[in-house]
Amino acid sequence: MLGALLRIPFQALVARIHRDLAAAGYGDLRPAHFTVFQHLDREGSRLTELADRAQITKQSMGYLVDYLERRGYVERVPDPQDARARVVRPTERGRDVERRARATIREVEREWAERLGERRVRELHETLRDLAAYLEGRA
Amino acid sequence: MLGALLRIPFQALVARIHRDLAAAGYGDLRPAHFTVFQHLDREGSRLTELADRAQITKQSMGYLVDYLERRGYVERVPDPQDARARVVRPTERGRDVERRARATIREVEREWAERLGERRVRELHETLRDLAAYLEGRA
DNA sequence: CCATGTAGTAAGACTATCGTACTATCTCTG
DNA sequence: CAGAGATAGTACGATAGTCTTACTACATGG
Repeated sequence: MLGALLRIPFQALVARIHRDLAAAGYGDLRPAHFTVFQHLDREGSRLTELADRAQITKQSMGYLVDYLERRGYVERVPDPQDARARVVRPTERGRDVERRARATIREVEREWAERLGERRVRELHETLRDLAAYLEGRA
Repeated sequence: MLGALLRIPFQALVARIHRDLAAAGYGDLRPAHFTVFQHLDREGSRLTELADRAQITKQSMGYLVDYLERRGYVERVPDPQDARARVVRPTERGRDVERRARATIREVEREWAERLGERRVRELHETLRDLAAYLEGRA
């Protein structure tokens, strides 16, 4: 059941962010776009870099970024370092989305802490962080 | 980052099950099919029941079950209780998949325990179980 | 025995993803 | 400094998995 146990809170959190963003007028953002924001540096990132981090193909990332660009969440600017590349960077609208998503995560953590206690949520965090570090290291 | 922290081990586990099943000759099973097996009772379950448990539409579940049936992982037998319904139940081939998936999960838990210690993995389990119970309760 | 509810299928659409293949540009090496 | 090979990104076509709407067949309770 471990798979389900990890999936349930993950999906609950994603659904909650989705709901809160929709309520804030960002109903055109779908969960797949969250992974773009998640890997997007504030100063901007290259498409290939985003694709690598998210572990999807450049084409898939391109598809998601195209959508976000059309809707004004990100913009593509030429990379002065490399004429082949462009830098994808969040607009103010995109940065607002990031702020709101972070706020929702904090709120959810508070709710979970209310239910499970501060200590257990902190330990969950730490264990997941160590686990992620281990898993990333061997990927 | 909580979203990512939950996603990383979940996806790692799914990828591992996928890899082990492929190595055992079940390369035609994709992650989406795992959710079918996950909710499938040994004696069989109705399609509608599976869809409800997996929180997807009957049509989507039907699509996944069609595939598994064509490949011989599950069979549909008439439900003696209700002539409208049929019961989806794993074949021997399907039960072998379930056994192997469970074995992989146990193996992964052992590896994590080696890295993090028995205690922390046990606590992770308990916390996730409580969290899942809480989240299911309010869904 | 009829009205309404439920099990499952059908048809069509859409999102997110992939593989293969291409162009433009960069970088390294002889 | 020229060409070879690597890299950034795009194009095209395919597919999986999901949805909505609408339907058929059967069940059940008054």
